[in-house]
Amino acid sequence: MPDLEAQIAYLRERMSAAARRADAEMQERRMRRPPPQGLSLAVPGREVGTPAGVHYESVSVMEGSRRHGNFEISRLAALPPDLLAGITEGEAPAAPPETWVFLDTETTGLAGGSGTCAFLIGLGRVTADGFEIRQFFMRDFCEEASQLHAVREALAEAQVLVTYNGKSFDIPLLETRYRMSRARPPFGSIPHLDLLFGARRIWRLRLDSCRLTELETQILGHERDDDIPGELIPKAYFDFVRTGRAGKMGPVFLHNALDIVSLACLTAVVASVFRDGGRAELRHAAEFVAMGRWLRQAGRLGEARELFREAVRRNLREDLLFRTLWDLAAIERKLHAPDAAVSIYADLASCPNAHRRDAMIELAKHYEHRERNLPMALAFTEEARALADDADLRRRRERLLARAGQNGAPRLEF
DNA sequence: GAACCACACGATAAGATTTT
DNA sequence: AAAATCTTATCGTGTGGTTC
Repeated sequence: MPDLEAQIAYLRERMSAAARRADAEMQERRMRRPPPQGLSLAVPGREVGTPAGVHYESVSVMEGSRRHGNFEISRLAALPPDLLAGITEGEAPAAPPETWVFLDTETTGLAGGSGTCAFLIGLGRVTADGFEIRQFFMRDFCEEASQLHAVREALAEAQVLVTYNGKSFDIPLLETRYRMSRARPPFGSIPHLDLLFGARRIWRLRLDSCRLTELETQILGHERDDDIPGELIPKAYFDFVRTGRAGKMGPVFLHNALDIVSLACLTAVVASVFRDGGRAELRHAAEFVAMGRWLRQAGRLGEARELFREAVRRNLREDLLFRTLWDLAAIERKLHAPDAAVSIYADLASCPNAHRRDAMIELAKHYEHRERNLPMALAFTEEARALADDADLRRRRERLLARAGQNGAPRLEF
């Protein structure tokens, strides 16, 4: 294959030609770009240069005395260093809040793959006297390399990275952006907490949706005015790049900043709930149920029982109440409190609800095997059959009748 | 010893949800 | 529209105990 070297040389030449063409295109773009009009008026900030070019950065600070909804910003700096230690992916060391970085991006779309890029990357940081947001913006696609470079530098000291759905959206997207500009993604070694899943565990049953903006209003009590909806953001950016008019970028930066502040405040809330198993932080009955289910699933049955009982004590909406009583009974049994379970089954069997029939069956088992009271077992079996008969129940009835007959007990007919 | 019952545990699959 | 979880339900399978 004498041509191999020639082929390699040919490919090399083609590749570098392509790279030259891409660079030239970038250069030309830079020249052709309409000068951004009023960007620094719409978004206070400045042009920043890096070894990879230039981009635009904006820094804003929230004083510790400010509130975000009902959340005091100064609480952030007071959070314990080990707050996130147990709940990140990739063992986070105990690290003070000042070393956590909250990340959120605004992108040119929702589609994954390589066609989407993050034109705005916002990083939030807890400071001694408040909360600081740094936003890295590409005024045009030719500024991406510089923007990514600056973000890498800003992440250098981060001990924990916090996002909302970042595990499946922001981080993979940024990773491909770094690779596209022939750079290594800076996330590899940073322990990552995706708050979405913890938030869902807590509020799934209380709220219809666990989107970040929903938690912001429902949990933090913050109302946004003039917020730009997420789905309009890609178009706003394309318009800016095409026309250079910065009018719509102000709301986009604000949207990004608010997402980051909310993310930070919610991190404090979610992590605190998990820290004490939910007892001190929770208020709503549905939250107790959700946390109880999680504790049960994690094998912490004693705590799960405690939260289920608390949920039932509070005003639990009906669709959750009966299901929770049913689950609570199962836990009582596992924790060797069969009497508590039976009393719950009796309640469930005495009023119309989704578990009424199953509760009757549990009572039938109880009376057959524990109390050895065959007439009672038979009675509950028949009650259950009256609600809905099936082969299992008929077999149960036959067995009970046979045993009752064999024992010489008075034969019962139904 | 055979048949049955109740229960615990683990694997697995399906479905739902979030991000711009 | 793409990808990554998390929940929940649903199966087997093994165990221990009881009844005939």
